Amino acid sequence: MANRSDTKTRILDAAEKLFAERGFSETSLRLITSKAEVNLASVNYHFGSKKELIRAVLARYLDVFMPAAADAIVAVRNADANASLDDIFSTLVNPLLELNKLRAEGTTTFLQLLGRGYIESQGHLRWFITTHYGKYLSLFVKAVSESTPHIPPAEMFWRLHFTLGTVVFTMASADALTEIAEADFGEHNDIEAVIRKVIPYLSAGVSVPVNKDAN
Amino acid sequence: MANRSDTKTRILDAAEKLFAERGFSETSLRLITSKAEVNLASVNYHFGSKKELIRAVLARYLDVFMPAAADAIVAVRNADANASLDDIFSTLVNPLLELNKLRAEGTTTFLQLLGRGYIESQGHLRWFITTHYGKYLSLFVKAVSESTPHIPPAEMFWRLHFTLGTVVFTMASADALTEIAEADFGEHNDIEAVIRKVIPYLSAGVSVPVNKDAN
DNA sequence: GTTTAATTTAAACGAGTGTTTAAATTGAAT
DNA sequence: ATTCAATTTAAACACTCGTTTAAATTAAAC
Repeated sequence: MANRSDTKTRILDAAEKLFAERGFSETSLRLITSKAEVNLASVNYHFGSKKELIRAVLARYLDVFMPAAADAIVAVRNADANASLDDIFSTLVNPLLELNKLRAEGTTTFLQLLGRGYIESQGHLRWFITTHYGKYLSLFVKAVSESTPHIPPAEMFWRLHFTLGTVVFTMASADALTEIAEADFGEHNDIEAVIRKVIPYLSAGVSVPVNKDAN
Repeated sequence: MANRSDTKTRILDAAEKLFAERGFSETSLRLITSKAEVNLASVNYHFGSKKELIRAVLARYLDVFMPAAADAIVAVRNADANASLDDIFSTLVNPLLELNKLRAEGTTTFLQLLGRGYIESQGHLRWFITTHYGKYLSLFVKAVSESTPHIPPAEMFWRLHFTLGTVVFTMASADALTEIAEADFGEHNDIEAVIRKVIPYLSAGVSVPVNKDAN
């Protein structure tokens, strides 16, 4: 078995960066392989197809983040059975920032990939994520729901997707936004500062009482 | 001048439907012209290029929505100088729903197009919108800011982008989400129901008091 | 050192893209 | 009825795309 094979890693590294920046369908295999300095055909050799490469790129982050986030949430709820929604969201900050130790810009890249995955690729990535990481998602939804028992499940479904949208969109343009914020308001924010700004916003939105008249 | 020319309209009608459903780059001119039952080359003849067709599709909605929304906001603030944030957001509901009178599914289509426009097409649509409709956007930001004077401008900057993310992401995937919501919770939601769900979420998030410790 | 399997490579394939061309057609003005 | 510009049309152009092929190379196993 001849395997110097950082080839696979080189492909994944180049692909995740480009996918996060420009989206999946806007990124050609030729661009990936030229940035990775490997042969075009090696993508199909190592991953089978572009679709499977996309899944592999996402899996490399999800396999690290999902268990870490789940462990953190379990730990917080063991320590405090009445953990607030804000506590639950805040628990995710560390697992997210840990991704920066995995790879440079890991946190931003992961969140951008997640957003692209939900918007592009009509459903096949959504299916991949929910079937492979469903138990983690359920645990997260359960923790959020039990911290805000006054929100019915169907309403919570929508609010969690609003939340996903907020996070994903913000992170996708976080670089541009921090630049504007610095120029206009003299405020410097790194990725952690932005995450800590968004949490109270999300908590307030998710937990706001349902107005029966408004439906 | 020989001009039976519903051709232009047929193209716009077919294009906006397909763009909203599948995104801009995923929709080929051949698909548009076959649905519109016009010749492939007529797109380039009438619009010059695919990029200009995309802008024309968006402009047809923005030219109606933006002035109507601005008028509605001015009217509300004239009637009640202390209009709440919820009032401001709610003011946008009618102008949005009026788009359904313009064309069938007009509201959904417009919001999805807006979402696609901000996510896809690296910046060229964002530029088009802010330069052509900037004065309406400024009016809207001013109304929101003055309804929540306890939020400092720098914080408001971030929260409005969180809000944009929520709306854009939700609308881009609104069809998929309503399907899941119906399957999982037996809840049928049209676009108006989704809009009315998101407003309290946004209002709560934008107006939540700033926690000085958390920065 | 030879065999053998894994990997890399250059080249081509077939399908799809937006755009352009030049001829055909249309319909109003003269 | 003829002119003439606007429009429509079929065809081709000049790409880019993901994927496949078969030969060349590499490196481990015997």
